[in-house]
Amino acid sequence: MRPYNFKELEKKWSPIWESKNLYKTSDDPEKENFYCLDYFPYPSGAGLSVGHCRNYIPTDVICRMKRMDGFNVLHPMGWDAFGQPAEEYAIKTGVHPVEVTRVNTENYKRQMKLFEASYDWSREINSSSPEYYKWTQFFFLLLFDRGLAYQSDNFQMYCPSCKIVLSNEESAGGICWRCSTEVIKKRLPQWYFKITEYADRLVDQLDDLDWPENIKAMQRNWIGRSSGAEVVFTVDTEKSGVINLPVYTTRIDTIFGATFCVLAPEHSDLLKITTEEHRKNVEEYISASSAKTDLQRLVASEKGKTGVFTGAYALNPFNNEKIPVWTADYVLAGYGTAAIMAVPAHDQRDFDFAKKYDLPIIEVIAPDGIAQGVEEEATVADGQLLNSGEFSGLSSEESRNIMADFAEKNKFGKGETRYRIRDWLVSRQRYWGAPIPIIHCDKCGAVPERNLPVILPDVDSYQPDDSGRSPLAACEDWVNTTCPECGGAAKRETSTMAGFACSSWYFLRFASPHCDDAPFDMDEVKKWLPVDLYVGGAEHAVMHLIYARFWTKVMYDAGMLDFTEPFTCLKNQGMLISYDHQKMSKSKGNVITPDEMVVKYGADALRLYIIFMGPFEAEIEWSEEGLAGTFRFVKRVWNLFLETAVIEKQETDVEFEKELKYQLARTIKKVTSDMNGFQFNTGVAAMMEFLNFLSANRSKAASVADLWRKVQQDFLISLAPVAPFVTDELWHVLGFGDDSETIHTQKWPEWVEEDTVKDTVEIVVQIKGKIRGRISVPADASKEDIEKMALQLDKVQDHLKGSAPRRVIVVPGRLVNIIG
RNA sequence: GCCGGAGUGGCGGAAUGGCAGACGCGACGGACUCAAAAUCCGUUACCUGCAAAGGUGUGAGGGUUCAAGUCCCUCCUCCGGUACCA
Repeated sequence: MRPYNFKELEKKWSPIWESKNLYKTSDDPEKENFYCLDYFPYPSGAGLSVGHCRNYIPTDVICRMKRMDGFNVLHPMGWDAFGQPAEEYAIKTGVHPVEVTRVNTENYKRQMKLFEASYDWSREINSSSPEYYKWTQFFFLLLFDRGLAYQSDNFQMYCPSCKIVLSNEESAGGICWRCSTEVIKKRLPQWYFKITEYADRLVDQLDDLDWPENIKAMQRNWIGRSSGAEVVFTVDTEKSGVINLPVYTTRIDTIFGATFCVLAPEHSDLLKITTEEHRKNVEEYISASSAKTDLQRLVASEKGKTGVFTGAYALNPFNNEKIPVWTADYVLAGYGTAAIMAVPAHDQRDFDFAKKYDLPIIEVIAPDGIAQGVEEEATVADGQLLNSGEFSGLSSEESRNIMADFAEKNKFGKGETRYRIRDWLVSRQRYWGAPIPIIHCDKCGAVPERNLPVILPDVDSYQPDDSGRSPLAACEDWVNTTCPECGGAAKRETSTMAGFACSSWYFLRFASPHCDDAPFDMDEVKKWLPVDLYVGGAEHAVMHLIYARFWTKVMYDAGMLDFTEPFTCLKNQGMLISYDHQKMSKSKGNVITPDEMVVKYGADALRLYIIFMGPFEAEIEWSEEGLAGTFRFVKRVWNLFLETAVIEKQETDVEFEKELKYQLARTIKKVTSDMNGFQFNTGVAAMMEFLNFLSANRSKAASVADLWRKVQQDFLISLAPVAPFVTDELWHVLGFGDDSETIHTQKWPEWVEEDTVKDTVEIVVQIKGKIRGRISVPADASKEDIEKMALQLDKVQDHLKGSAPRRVIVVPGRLVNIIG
């Protein structure tokens, strides 16, 4: 018998499928459309590891199934090609980033073809090509024109190692998202997108998305909507008269317990309210805090909060009490009003501060309104108000609305919603990105450059530095231009856009990747979008996924789209851990590549193993033994199917025929639902079980010759999306189609529902919940009959000792439970 | 701290409230072989027992139920996110 030789099959079939244009997006108006997208990768020099396969192979299986199931399938791939690594490589080697990108994308594509990912390569896109970034620039101007892009000269997060400014999202936790270096703050003029204007919609519209709960939670956390109130305290100063000191609180119910106010050291009115006597102290405190990073502040304050008194007193408008004003760096500059009312009785941080500096603690919330004392720690729970004037006796919850209304009526405050999310810092002083299409004119200000694309010029040096100047600034011929509005001399913006701008709309481009008079063809977008299935790693939760949602909503507002959410269903594949229990990384030398595994076991076995290794979302450790297992499975399919390729028809074994029909129907049913439901591991297990059954009964093949052939056909077709090579070869060898055909365009098999039910079923007989026996009964037996048969069992009789059972529970098709 | 998720054999993992451990890996035994690899057949949760059989068992402890890995309560551990957000 011909041995299984995967190399031969791969060499044979890949070119055949390519010549048939098998993966080209079909556009049959009779069929439903299905858009399945993988996060487009950054093509790094390291190439793909088997970890990436956990993203690309499952979606590929789904797409192949959908094609067989009668869908038009859009399954594209492209390159998120702008970014630091190509630039860094270019600096090191002198090779132009365009060339670096070309080499890397070719390698990625070659690897994807190794495991036969069925992308429609005629739709390949590259975010660093002018045909693409022209439209990224177009969207910058769309945001600019809608008042959603602005320049500001603020403190930024800055990575001293990468020498780059970072958005808030890219510096979460105070460390750089790329290199994990602790970020510092730097004041530089930068461009921002007003994502904060969309905060409410970004939170509210999460609810209906079919996304993993943790990703939705992360976005909700990140946006951090909180409802509270702003209340204006006032400070009467000698020099500047009365200064308003608005504070933001989510606990206005505790305001009668405010015993001091705290301003962030960066607060703009801090020195104005500080008295002469305390000025030196305050100034010293400000400079000491500004020398620290946020992380250093946090670490220091865990040992004990610090702060200094300003000498000023603020008036609490609710009770007209004057309370001291302090500055302390546990109050953050960037949130709320950078000033708080401190309620030590009911906020742990304020409590710690009050204890340290011996400030008064007044209890104003207690269960049932009865003071219980606040000695060891703050009581943060809601309760009933006390010591709160006319509001005493109210519950925390009702008082929050009442007190906010009261403040509004008396014009010293109002209810207010605040968010943690900040505007998106989008400009980068970097070479390898899409130039921001703005011209700076002394007379006209920032003027949009409508003549797109603004081509990224060639420069002599890509090297970034700490100056806050882009490498493009050295390119004088390019920088110096004329103002499109007044015609006078002007300079181009030299910053480029962060890579996340490019990826905020790419999913739209795939619908019409070669459209050259618009970012996308509206009709094509209507056909395909929103994305039906989006798959990638969870690391994009509060970066790419939040930015892309934001841009989609902006486009919707601009009338360009008729939907507000780009990705209907999102799935995150689990991480693949290497054999040494660590993440795969080049520096650890533990990366396993699809290349070596395809050489050793073939693409079919690799594809099978990737989806069989465990649940799709779970973090799994790589096991080459596991891969060897799916390789054996493929070989067993090969051997069994060739062995029973030609069978002499014999007298029909009715009993076995029935059993085989049952096994076939139940397998096809399970594979269909498991694969579609992303339960690939159990879907493959069902195929394995079925093969085990066929193998054990191979000697009976001749007694069910016609059915056996149908089994072979359905088995191969339903395995084809996972193991394209071996199935197409066997399908042809067994004569199911001629050379003009391929298994991959066959219709997905159906099953006979009646066959999934057996005539007789085995029922477990329990006595008080413990299994004591089994009976075989007709599937349609009545409860009474089943009970009668169960009670006749010797074991049951022994237990009952002649008396009647107290209770008998019969679950048809499953069990009988007898309570004696 | 807060938010989200998860705890099941030697390992990866299966189980609409209804037979816990499917499938795979590994291990052990056997067949084939001069031998090995490959392949095929069998065994494989734990305890007692020669066996038949019996008992125990899904992170811990309670509860609901005829019946709980699954539902409820209290707690522990691990993973991911976030973190002085007032």
